[in-house]
Amino acid sequence: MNQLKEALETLKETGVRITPQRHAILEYLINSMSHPTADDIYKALEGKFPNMSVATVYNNLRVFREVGLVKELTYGDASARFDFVTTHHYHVICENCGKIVDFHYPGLDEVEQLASHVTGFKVNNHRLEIYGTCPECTSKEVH
Amino acid sequence: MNQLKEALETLKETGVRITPQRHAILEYLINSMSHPTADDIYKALEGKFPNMSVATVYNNLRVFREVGLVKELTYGDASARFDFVTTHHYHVICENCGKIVDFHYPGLDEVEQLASHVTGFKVNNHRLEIYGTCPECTSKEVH
DNA sequence: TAAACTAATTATAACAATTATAATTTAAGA
DNA sequence: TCTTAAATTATAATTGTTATAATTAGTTTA
Ligand SMILES: [Mn+2]
Ligand SMILES: [Mn+2]
Ligand SMILES: [Zn+2]
Ligand SMILES: [Zn+2]
Repeated sequence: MNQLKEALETLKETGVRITPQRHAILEYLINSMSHPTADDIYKALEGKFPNMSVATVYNNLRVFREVGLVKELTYGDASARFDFVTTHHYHVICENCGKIVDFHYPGLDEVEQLASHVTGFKVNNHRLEIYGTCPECTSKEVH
Repeated sequence: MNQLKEALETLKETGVRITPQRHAILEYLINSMSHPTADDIYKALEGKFPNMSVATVYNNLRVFREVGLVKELTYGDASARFDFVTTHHYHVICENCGKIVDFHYPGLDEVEQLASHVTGFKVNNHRLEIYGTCPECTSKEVH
């Protein structure tokens, strides 16, 4: 079963109406295989939906997040990026061009446990990102 | 030598003028022992500097960041928080009340190395945060 | 199938954090 | 003290995101 069908099934199960806009946003998220901003999505779909409001994109991304279909990646005052949820993974981010690359690594249970033990927090999850320079940007650097 | 004197020395060495506003912002950052927002600082100092502009706070926090005196912690569209740099450490954040607690852990070199190996990135650093509920909020929860 | 109900969309305004601008003031060296 | 570049101030602009209210459109019910 493909990802789009599964996602639509999830929406149906949780009582979220399937609208053409939602269908298109999901389709874009899955096919783009990237981490687009709300505006990326808005611009990519304006041909198909000339009247779509940017609020619709934001509203639906929130809905998708609430039902667990997407993850929102936030960075300071830069715009948030959205990741269609497949499996648990981390991100490596190029500080030069902003590229975001998926990166698998076994969960850092040990860190969570130590943090919980030291601070007394009830730990739910963590956020880990690696920053550096991507191969493309490295090769473009002046020597 | 205390932290404030050291910080002022750093500014002098890098040719950054020491103004009363900069002195006060640094003093507040060091004494508060917390992770204030620009607005926290602005409000805390408005008694001493009734005419200080919020732009001054932002400008100087940027200067301090550039010379390595503070780290900026960014979170989506919430306001950035500023951490006077002492030693390398991570943060445990309460999802209920927003409290940020310092947390020491040996650097995750292994993760950085694997990420670099798998993605081809030249890795510079990483960001790790633990999310959960603080002891205070846990005890206040309804049973 | 048609009517009714309610959620979703749209257009627009509002918001909040941050940055830009330009005039004024001031720290620090000569 | 004088000079000058840097810093501060007041204000406006910018940007990503959310709120509001009217309209439209899925879905359910009869
Ligand atoms: Mn991803
Ligand atoms: Mn800290
Ligand atoms: Zn790059
Ligand atoms: Zn708490």
